[in-house]
Amino acid sequence: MPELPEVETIKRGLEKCIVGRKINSVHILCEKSFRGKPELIEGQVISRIDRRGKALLIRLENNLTIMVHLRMTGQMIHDGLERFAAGHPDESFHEKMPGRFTRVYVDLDDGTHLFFNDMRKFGFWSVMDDLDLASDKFLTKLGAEPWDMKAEDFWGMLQKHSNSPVKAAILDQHNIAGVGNIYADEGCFYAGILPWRKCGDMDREESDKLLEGLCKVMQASIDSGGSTMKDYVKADGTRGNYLEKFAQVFRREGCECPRCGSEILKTRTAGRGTHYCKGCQK
DNA sequence: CTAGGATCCTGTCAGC
DNA sequence: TGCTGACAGGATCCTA
Repeated sequence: MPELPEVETIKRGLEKCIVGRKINSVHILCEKSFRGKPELIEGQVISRIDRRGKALLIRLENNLTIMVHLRMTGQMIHDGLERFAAGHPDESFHEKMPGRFTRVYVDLDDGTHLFFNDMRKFGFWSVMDDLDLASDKFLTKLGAEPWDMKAEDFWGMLQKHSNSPVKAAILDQHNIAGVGNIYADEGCFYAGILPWRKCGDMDREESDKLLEGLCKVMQASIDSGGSTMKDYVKADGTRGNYLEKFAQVFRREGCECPRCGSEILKTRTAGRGTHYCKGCQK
């Protein structure tokens, strides 16, 4: 779920409500969801929040970092005056906390709480010091942030993976950071490229357009507020899926392509559900 | 080294 | 209604 724009949305939201707060106590409801020693973060003040790819980095004043991976179904929820909830968008955003999918939560010194919900238990919190961070396999091998990546390097990456489908290459976090299934499909649509094209069959112009597309769709998602719970109510008063705001192809199989009017289809590429327009992606 | 598939876990939905 | 299998916005580990 949470891909780069959703994690960035969480970062920005939490900056407003938990930076400067002290962690009074830690509650671990699922052992698998928490790595490291919880007592090391109790009594510590949250100094800042960073993000690398899909990883959220909560920095503490004792120089420790809580690295959060939301994986498929993770959510971060803060129960301040206004509830802030972001991550995997489902109805549990609105449930009473801690809820049936709450795996970890902390009590803060202003009486509020930060909850980590994760239905499928793939995500986790990890307490790390500088040495842990410097040797972490995920962080050290992570590719560049999309907008920091040079077109030349993106092109080189495609050459290196000439035998892979384009979608597999951009989903691989070693190659470029933060792209997940939604933005892979949306980026390919933007560039007019079929997701299963071999990287080696692409020309330089297509490569540049794809990188531009990934940057643009992710930036647009961040600008629209990612997946916060309170920002989107449709005209008829019902709550809309935040994807409806900007997705052109993702989960729109059977709909008309907004660009050429052809039908949006769904298939499978790189082991993932893949959405594309049969008319204007080549 | 690359590429592809199984795997972790739980819930939902379609089809019988 | 109850069962079964497929699938789900991720990343790692194993194999060829």
